[in-house]
Amino acid sequence: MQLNLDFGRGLGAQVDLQNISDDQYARIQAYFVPLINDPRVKSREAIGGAFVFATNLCPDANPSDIWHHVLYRTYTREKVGTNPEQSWVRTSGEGYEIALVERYNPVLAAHGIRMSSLISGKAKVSALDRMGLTGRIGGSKVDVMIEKDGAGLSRGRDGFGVVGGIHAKVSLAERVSDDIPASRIMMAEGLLSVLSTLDVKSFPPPHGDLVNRGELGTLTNPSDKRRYIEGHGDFSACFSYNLRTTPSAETTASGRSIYVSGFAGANDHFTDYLLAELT
Amino acid sequence: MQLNLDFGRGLGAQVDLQNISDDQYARIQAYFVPLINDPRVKSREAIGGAFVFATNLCPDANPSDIWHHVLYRTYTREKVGTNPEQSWVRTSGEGYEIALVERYNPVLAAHGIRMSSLISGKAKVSALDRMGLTGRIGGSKVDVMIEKDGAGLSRGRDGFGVVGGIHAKVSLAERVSDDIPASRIMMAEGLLSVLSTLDVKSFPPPHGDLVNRGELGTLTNPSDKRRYIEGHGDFSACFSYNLRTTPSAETTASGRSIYVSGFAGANDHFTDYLLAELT
DNA sequence: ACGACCGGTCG
DNA sequence: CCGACCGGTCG
Repeated sequence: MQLNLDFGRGLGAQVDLQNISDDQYARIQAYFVPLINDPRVKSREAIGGAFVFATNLCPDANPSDIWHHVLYRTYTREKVGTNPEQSWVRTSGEGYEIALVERYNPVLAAHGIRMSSLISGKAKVSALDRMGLTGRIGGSKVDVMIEKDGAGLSRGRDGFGVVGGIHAKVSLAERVSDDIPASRIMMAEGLLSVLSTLDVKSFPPPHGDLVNRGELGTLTNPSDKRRYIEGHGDFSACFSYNLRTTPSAETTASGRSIYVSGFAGANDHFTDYLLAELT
Repeated sequence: MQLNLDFGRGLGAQVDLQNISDDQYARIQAYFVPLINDPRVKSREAIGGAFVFATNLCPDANPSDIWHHVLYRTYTREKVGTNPEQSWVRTSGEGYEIALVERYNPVLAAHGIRMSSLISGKAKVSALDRMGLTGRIGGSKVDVMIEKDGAGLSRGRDGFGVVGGIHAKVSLAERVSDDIPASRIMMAEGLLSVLSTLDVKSFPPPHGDLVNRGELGTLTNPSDKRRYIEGHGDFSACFSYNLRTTPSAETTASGRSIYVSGFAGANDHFTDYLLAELT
């Protein structure tokens, strides 16, 4: 469909949402809009839930476009009683974590693997402790914990031990460099340290064309962020749900790669990677 | 004076600006407002220049309060033709660098010391090269270069060599951890690596009281950011221009300290520190 | 309570 | 062109 956008100041623009029909767009709105200001629903839950709903409804659409052009723009237009843009900042990052856990746990459960969001302060403290990272990582630099039954560090009474963590980021900007010191420590401890991103980035009018190309650049013209992974190997792997992100070539200097996939379905690059590394 | 603020949504609030009179406030407005939308003036220059003007006009006021309650709120209210909040984000950080250089260079020149903003891409590349940091720091993680006549690294034809750098941040948030890897490398190279901050942070209504207490916590209840300096020694020193920032005690675990001072005048903690370290 | 979340800007 | 800048939010 063609989505019409209004940027105020007389700036209008149109963006092409591939593999999303007008009817599908309307159904996403019908699901999401009532949740945005519902006092019984945390915004992060509304956003995470709407993303899972929308990517299941439109499995061939670009997940990053759904997030950026549909959910972001709808949320900031509809949110009332608070600063909509800052509320999006505060809640959408956690919404992405929630969506990851909701999306992958049912598939991973069959393999004795479990993901948990570390949004709550105590969950994070306990997880850092179990990874042996307390005091070595400045605060909280891992968002989702990955555990496996019968393996990993600090096995609990339920038999699950910590085998890795996910650094979840909607967009990268310069902020991804925050996560690198923690990631290197985790990898040195034998833990998987995965960068999971929607790689959202478009340039709005009047200068930009709104096409959500992300920030990882290309193989021939890599950005610093691509070099962090393919060159320095600062993460075990990177998974992008922006279909415009250029994936890594078959081999890389560090042996670490960027993988690109949709968000819906059962198995994808991320589950394949976890199963290969953990089983 | 008492400043009345309007946060929309029916939220008004009043903030006490100590050591700023109504007349002084009016003079700052008269200086700053015409520059905000002047196409001949870069916003960072307008902000940096207005800060130097205002801190000279009101030398006993809290510089961080001038920045946060006067310049920030005036800029975002007056800016037109672009998103005012994001324009502030983009330009105010560089405005702070400009103000630092403008404030300190006249005083330091008498001692053969020079500061230069590394805003321009080529200045930054050249500076990183001279510090021996190219490729070792992910991109550009130092904002202002400090040079001394007849000393330091990569002495130029004018006799000035690089002796250190400044990480300039209006506010700290989690973003200060970005600068630590670069800072540690700089210190290992024998360079000064100074964190210079306005330590701006207040909580707006309806939850907060707008008092700009910053983020460094207290000696008895330190924040992670205070620990970075006093505990880990991740920077050579930290200078805050928020008079509400609690300075370090006489001694610290790392031997590194947080110093607090006003912004106007000739010598202050920062110049004392540079002269002690460099002469 | 005090921390980390993210994106339009503009050089 | 493509990077780093910062602050209201809300748990």
